[in-house]
Amino acid sequence: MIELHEKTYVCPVDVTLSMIGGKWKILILSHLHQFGRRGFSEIRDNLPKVSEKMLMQQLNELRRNDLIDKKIVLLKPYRVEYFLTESGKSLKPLYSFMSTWGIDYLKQHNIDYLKDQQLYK
Amino acid sequence: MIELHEKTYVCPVDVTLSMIGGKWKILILSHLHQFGRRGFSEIRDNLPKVSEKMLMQQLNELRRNDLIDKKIVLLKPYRVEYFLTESGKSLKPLYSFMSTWGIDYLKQHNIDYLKDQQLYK
DNA sequence: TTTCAGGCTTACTTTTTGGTAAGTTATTGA
DNA sequence: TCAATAACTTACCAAAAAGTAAGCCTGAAA
Repeated sequence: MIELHEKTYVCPVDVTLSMIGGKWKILILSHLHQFGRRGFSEIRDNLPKVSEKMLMQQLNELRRNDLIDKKIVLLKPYRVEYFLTESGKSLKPLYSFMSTWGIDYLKQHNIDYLKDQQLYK
Repeated sequence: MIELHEKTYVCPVDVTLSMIGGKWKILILSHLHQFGRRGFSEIRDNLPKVSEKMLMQQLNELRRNDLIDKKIVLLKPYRVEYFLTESGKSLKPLYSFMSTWGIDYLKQHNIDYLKDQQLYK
């Protein structure tokens, strides 16, 4: 077993999973990977199945794990931008691979992804 | 949105996640990736945090998604082997990447993974 | 002949997760 | 002045996930 931050992990994969496991995390990361800096509501509107509460929660956890960060771009009115940190960027191969794999899977099930490719707002 | 099997997905990554999301799935897959064909109790003993019930559940879901399969190697006494299907093998880059990333993360936190590398039984 | 291992299944309970919906502060646009 | 938007926060509740523990069948080992 691997000991880290008072928890135990079975293997390195388990360590990685502890950062990006949990609903929505990978989706949020790969969204930021695709679209760069985004405000809260931009992310929300493009992940229409996530509630605001959930999204906030996941964003905060990702920040705690240093995979994303936010900058306050305007104080009044309060406006922010979320973006990938260096650590978050180091996971890019993962986002790319999972996207490609998903597209292949869709192809094999005769769904043409390109025709649907868009943002969801 | 992408429609598939009566569900909707936000993007291809979401499609991929629907197959391998959920606790333990990636861990099980990457275990089979590393060690090849394994009996039920071999997997169980090497993922000591998973209960038998959970493990069975996840194995069945992975089989339904055609990422793993099992062969009955002996009827009496009943012995089986679980292993990656072609589809499961096509995710190998993911297992490798997540393992490497985890090892790097540990290195950055001054934990030498090699000294712990072993099976957990 | 009792015990143990392998490969499960089931019932029951607890914990965790997640949804709904409302509220907050501030600003811009109608 | 009223409504809407951005970025959150909070409370409350339902549903889903997961843990515990026991049990089943078969055969081999002690």
